[in-house]
Amino acid sequence: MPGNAHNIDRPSAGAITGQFGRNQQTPDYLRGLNEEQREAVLSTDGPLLVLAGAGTGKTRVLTTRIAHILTTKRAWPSEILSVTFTNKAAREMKERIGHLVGAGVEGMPWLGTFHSIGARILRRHAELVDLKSDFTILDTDDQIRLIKQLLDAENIDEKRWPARQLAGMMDTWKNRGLGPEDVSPADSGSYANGRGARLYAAYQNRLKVLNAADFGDLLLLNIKIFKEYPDVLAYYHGKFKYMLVDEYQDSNVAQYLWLRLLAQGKPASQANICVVGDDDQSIYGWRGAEVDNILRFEKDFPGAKVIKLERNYRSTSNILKAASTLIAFNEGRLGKTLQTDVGETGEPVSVTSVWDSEEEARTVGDEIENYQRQGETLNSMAILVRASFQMREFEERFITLGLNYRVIGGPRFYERKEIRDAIAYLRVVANPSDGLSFERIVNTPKRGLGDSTVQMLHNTSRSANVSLLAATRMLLETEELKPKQRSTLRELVSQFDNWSSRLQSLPHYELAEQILDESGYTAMWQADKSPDSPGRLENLKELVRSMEEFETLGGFLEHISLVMDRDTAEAEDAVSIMTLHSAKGLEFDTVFLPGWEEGLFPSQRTMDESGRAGLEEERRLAYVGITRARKRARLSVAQNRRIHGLWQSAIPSRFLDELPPEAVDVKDTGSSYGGYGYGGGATSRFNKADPFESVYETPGWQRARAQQSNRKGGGPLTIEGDLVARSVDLGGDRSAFGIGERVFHLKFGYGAISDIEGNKLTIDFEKAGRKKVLESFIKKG
DNA sequence: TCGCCCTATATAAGG
DNA sequence: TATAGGGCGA
Repeated sequence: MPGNAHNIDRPSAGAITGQFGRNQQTPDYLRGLNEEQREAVLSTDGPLLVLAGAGTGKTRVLTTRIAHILTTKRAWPSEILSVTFTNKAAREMKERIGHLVGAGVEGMPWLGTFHSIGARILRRHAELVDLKSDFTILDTDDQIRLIKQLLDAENIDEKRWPARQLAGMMDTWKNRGLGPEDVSPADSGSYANGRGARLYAAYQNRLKVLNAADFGDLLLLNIKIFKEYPDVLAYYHGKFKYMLVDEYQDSNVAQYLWLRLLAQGKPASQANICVVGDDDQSIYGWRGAEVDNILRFEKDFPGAKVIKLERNYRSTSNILKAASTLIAFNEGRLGKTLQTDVGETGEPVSVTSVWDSEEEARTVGDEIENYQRQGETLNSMAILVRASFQMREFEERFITLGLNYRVIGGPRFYERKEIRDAIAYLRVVANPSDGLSFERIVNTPKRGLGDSTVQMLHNTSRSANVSLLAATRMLLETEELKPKQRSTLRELVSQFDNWSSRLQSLPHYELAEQILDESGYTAMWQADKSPDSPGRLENLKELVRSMEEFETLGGFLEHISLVMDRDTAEAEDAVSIMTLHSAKGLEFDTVFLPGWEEGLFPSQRTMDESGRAGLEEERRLAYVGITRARKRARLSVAQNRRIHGLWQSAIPSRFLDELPPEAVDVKDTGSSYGGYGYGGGATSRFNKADPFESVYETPGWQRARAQQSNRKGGGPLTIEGDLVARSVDLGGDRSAFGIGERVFHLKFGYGAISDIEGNKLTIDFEKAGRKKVLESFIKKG
């Protein structure tokens, strides 16, 4: 990395380097940092905001700063609170700090995610909020099941008011730091006629009874404790001498409140809090993140030092220019200008217009093979998509080509059905009062215990106010259960007793294996003939294997609910396919960015829901995408795309019009029938006096507008085909067309209708083959 | 209670 | 198009 230790004796740096003494050597860990990075590392005391643009060495600054604090003995490892959002980031930091300070300093017990640290604090003080320190952490699945029970008890039609929706609302409230008492019926008016708030309260009560907390509670209950028990808060004030926060732009209100409370040990102007982030990379607004947190840091902590890292060590100047020009269309930025330190203009950013998403996948595949032939590794290339449904076409193409790829993201290891089932067994063994887990597996594998039996267990559990397992024991003593169910349950209960007793004598991973065998769970998948069952069995083995790394069953269960994420084996050379969101923080030589079409990117749904703010977040996402590239960014637009099986025509994304023409190379694969291809709209904006105004007059934008107004009139559609399809269906099933009729389609040309479902027509086109399209795209031939 | 068939639905995703 | 979940019949 450039930026050698050239400035150590310069007067400007003298003040901060003075602490090492005139003749002392600069510590190793400071070598190779540029001036701003070094200042960020050395400004240990007082509030500090580090605005770190993409590729400017953010993680390096954070880890070096910690190393510096440790080496200069300003604090012990246990006195530094350092929070990240993801386990991956936390792991990476631990590793890098280890490298910097050597193995001498063990631990950093308070380096972790918001949630793992929150859980740690909550376990210590659980009794203050009516929990026991061994409370279980509910995952999304448990949460939904619990809500369904509540809805059932309240006689709310789950069809009309889906449990997911309420879960989403409660998540939003918790992200904003609102407990049930802070939510008014008016806030929840959109759910079950304003009963949302009451359900929220009922949900929280159930959690207490179950001795459980969900992810939101981990922070919310911390805040509650800090507010109500000043002595507890004071303890942490004394404990944490330094606080560091990574990706601050992603923090939500609850996290913000949590941090503020912890920072209150000193006057705001002297708090040793350092936050690092990039407002231009805030892409999680839909998850509750408040960009505002970072924008207002200087107000929260008066006198805060602000350091901008603007030297980019990643991308060529063409790539940076494209990204910077694009992001400049956003308002309300703190404003940074990235300067390349790579020193190369590099290839222009390419924009390719293709006929449809199939051609897009073909083109990308070809290009990848070309680069591969030139000696580049597949590991150095990635495809970043806006929505996961875009991935499939690439996967299919790559399978045909025999091109190695890996999908990053997707369902995570512990979210798999088989893993959750196995964990449910283990949870009941570790904690027999865990009713949700017990319910999950009473009839898995199938034991002939259906809804009515489970219902009976629930009733007894509720009326006797005991756990589900205890209720089961009670029922076994009565005549209420049918003989068959009774003997099955008796068998199951005695199995659990048996397993629990073995917990003392056996290593927990051996016990786990026995549980899976004896319960018949393994056998269930062995008997299963579906193609993914071998994989599931493999996952179960992996689970047992991973248990060996833990001392106790309890330790393992804590880990699995908070930490376990999917292993991304990087041994093999493979192209990465992932969403733009999961690409944040990564970099590749070559980045393919397909699907730059209005409605898909920027996403229509985001714009509908969040308007201008939504559009700006989409633009930041585009910025994140482009800045992942070191050498090449290759964007593409498809003129036609299949969404949920229906072909729809699309217009180029307005973001393409916002790229600087001098850094962009526009290509057309020539397979368009003219008219709609992306024809270098990037030039038009530069004829206008004010680029910020005129962006909405670019061809892409105008086409989008035209499309939108047409929609109401029943004209051509962009993405809402399904909606319209339904309303037309209501008018009867008759179509203006008949089977066998010759028709014309603006894109696909002439063809004959082979099937009609409502207003969806299947047509065999003479040139384009068989497609399913909406009737409104078709004219009589 | 099980299992099949039909239909409703479809971003992004961290802990 | 693909899948998941609910309803209903055996």
